[in-house]
Parts: sequence; structure tokens; C-alpha cells
Amino acid sequence: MPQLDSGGGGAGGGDDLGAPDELLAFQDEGEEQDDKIRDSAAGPERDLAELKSSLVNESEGAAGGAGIPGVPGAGAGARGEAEVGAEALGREHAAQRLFPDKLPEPLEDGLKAPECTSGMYKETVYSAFNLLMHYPPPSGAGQHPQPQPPLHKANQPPHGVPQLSLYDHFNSPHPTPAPADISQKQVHRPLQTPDLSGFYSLTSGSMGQLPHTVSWPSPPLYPLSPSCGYRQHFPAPTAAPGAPYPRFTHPSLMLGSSVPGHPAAIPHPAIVPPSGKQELQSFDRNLKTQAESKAEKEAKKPTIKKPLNAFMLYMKEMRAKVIAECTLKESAAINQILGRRWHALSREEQAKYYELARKERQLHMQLYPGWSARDNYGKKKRRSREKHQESTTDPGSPKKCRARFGLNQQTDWCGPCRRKKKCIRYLPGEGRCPSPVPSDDSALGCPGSPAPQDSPSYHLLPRFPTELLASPAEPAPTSPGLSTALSLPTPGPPQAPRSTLQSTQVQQQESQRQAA
DNA sequence: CTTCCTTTGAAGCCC
DNA sequence: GGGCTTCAAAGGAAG
Repeated sequence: MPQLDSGGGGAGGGDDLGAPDELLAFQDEGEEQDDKIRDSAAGPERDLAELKSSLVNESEGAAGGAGIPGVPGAGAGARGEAEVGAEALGREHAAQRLFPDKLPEPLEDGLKAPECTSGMYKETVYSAFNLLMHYPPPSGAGQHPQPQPPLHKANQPPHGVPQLSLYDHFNSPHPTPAPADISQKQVHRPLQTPDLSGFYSLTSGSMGQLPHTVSWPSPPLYPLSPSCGYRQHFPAPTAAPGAPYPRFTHPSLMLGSSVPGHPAAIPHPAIVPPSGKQELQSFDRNLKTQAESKAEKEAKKPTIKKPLNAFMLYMKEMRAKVIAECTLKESAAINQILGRRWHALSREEQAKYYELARKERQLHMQLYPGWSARDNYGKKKRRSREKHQESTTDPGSPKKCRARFGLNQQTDWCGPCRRKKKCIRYLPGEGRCPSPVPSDDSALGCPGSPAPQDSPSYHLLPRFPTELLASPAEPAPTSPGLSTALSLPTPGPPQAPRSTLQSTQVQQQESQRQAA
């Protein structure tokens, strides 16, 4: 994993929640990083071209990479408990009124310059990082040597000034702070990108300053109030302007005001109703009747979702863009494209998402100390036991197929069927699946650039036209011989995989476009 | 209405 | 510790 932590020591030193896989991902990126970094200043067009070249060179490993930008850990500044209460609230408002004047110059610039022309997703990433600045400040700051205070008081910046470490480090043009007098500012600076908040929503003031090239249909992970921070959903009377966590105050720390099920409770975005409308009704009922039995409350206990990992955050941000580019809406297809783009990201670009995910996990852990991913096990409808057993005992199961031929269970595709979960091609006595499977899209009737066949880190077939992944100005090279040499049969009856159908659909769209 | 598909990553479980 | 499974998001498709 990239050394995301600043390593500045102190209380934040133990904040390593990263996964070891992240390091592997970065190592795989290899030496192309220099080129990617060099090109990183280009716009969306660069992305497509880079993506194409990345796909071609995907398997090229490389040693060592540039260090990932240091990211402050979770060191917590301490505040005295005496600040709890209305006094602190009043102080917060007062401080917020003063806040704009305390904005550092870059933030001021951001406030005054909504026209930002950065990379295609940089804005949102940076925006998320702006909010990450609300996380515990780097312990290295040493501004709060006191012992770790309670959560809702733990991370307030010293003087209501936003922590700029992440901001400065990533040179984000976007400001974070939320002036208290937002409504007035909105009059002069109408929102340009009302839905900027894929990761964490920002204050309306910030949002007004944050141009967003991609519409953001998704609801914010951590919705904010129009006026500041996370106050709306996580009211924190003790929060100072720019305070990191207080607006995220855990329900259990809200002294009864935000406990799930409590009338005043406002759920964290990770808290998801067990069943949509019913959940809303449940909350509505809770607003009316507080005398429900404890058992009932338990039964209606909302589900706390897993924190999003880096790729999920990336998908959340980029989905709309891919949908717009490809005119596809099926998520399975979009996700394939996003997966390849993810691999094509530079180390630094991925590092941003890994860091976001790390913060996400850290925040989630603090919000829900007792929560475990196991809590949600079985909440999604599991496949039946019989089906599972059938899969594992089926000689054609990809699991057995991969095991038999020494393929990677996680990433290798089992033969030409191109399915991970159920190999429909391999049959007993048929011999080894031709794996790696054909690495160009021609098997799907799609021209495409060949993928590295022996790459241990990139076995997946390109099942979508390379045009979707590569720059239109740079047509992907075709490899006509490969598929014909392999002469792979289609998955065949009863049905071809949906992805194949989807690919065909995409190809048809592309053909029509070219014909036009 | 429910499940599947499809991706990567994190985490839990089992041996 | 390795291997496997489940879940996280998303929305169309299929059952």
C-alpha cells in the first residue's frame, strides 16, 4: 500500500487502515506512472488516450513508485468538555461569521473563482478531500497535545480554521470552509454545480465555488446542510467552523438526539433503511410515536452499510461520466468500463481514492464503533445453499476449473465462457480451458486492442469495444489473428452472457455512429 | 418484486 | 495465512 500516512508520528501514527492490496495495485502500475503524471494536466481527452495506452501496457510491471503523498493520520485535537452545549454553539456561529475573513488565500481564490478547469475528475476528488480536511487533523500538527477526547470533541481545529494539509498537498483549488452567512453568499454566487457531492457533500458555499463537469446524480454520502458541514444530518452543537468530526457526530454520541430511532435522529448516509419506503415510514412513525417497544426498534434497526472502498468511490464519481460518454446505462457494462479505467489510473490518481476510502473507513469506524461487516452478512439475499453446493461440485464450475489449472481464483477467467461464477464451457474430459482467453474484442465482434495475455494482474477480457476505452482520436489497434486462431465458440445456449449481448449492443451503437 | 450482472476492495469466515 | 465468500454502488435485464 502506498504510504499514505504522513508518518509524522504522534497519535495519528496508528491510523493505518489501508489494505495491502493497494500496494500491489500501485506496483502494477509500474513505470508508466511518470508518463501518466506528466500527462495528468490534460483534460478528459487525455484520459481516454491514456486509458487506451494503459490497457495495452497494463501488464507491464514496474518497480517501486513514487511515494504517495503523505496524508495526515487521525490525530485528534482535543477540546475540553466544557465546550459542550449552547455556549459552544453560539461560539460556532460567531466563529463562522468570522470565518470568511480567516480563509487562507487559496481558499479565498477558490471562493472567487468558480471556473476551475482541472482534470475530469479532479474536482470531485479534491472536493472530497476538502471535506476530508474535516477529518482529524494530522497529529503532527501538535496543536492539541491533550489526551484523546470524546469523539464529538476530538477533532476540532484549533481556531476554527480549516485544516489545509490535504488541501495544500493536493493543491486543490477548492475551498472547504463554510461561511455561516451562506444564504447571503448564495445570492451573489449561485450554485453552479448543485450536485457535487458524490463522496461527501459540501457546504452550499463550497459547492457554489466548485465547478463540476460531471453531473452527480448520486445522493451524497454524507449530506450536508446548506449552511455548513455535516450539520444537517449530524448536528453537532459543539462544532466549531471547520471542525472536522463534530458534524459527523456519531448517533451514540449525540446524547440521545441522534440515536437511531430517536425522533431527532438523522441517519448517517451509511445507514440504509431495511427496505426503502418502509424505512421511511418507519422513521416517520418514529417521529410520531416514541413509545415503541425496544424489540420493535431493534427489528426496524436500519442497516449500516459498509464503507465504500476506493474503487467504489471511484465508480461513484465516474459513473455519470461514463454513462454520458457511452450512452450505456446498464451498470454491469458501465462497471466493466470503470474497472478498466481504474486500472488505467495513475498511481497518484488511485492514491486519492485509496486515501478517501481510508478516511471513509476511519470515519465509519468512529461513527459505528461496534459495527462489523459481518452485521450485514446475509442481509442481501444469499444464493441458496443448494446452488452454492452445486457450484462447488459442478465440474464446470470456474472455481474447480481455475483450481485445476492453477488459475487465480479471484481474477482469472475460466475459459472462453468469460464467467467467473459458473463456467459453462469447461466440461469433464474436455481439457483445459484456453486460458487466458482471447484478449481482443474481436471474439465479440468488436475491434479492440489486445490485452496482455500473461498479465497476472489483468486477465479480464475486454468485453466492450475499445472505442469506449480509448481515445476516439487514437483508434485502437486491432488484432485480427488472435480470435480467429482461437476460433472460440460463443458461450452458446441457453444464453450468451449478458455482457456479450451488451457488448454487441455497444458495438452496434458504435457502428451506427461510424456509419453516420 | 427479487435476483442477477459486473467491477475492485475490504473484511469475515473456514481450514 | 491462504482461499473463499460476502458486501459495498448502480440500474437495466431477467425470472
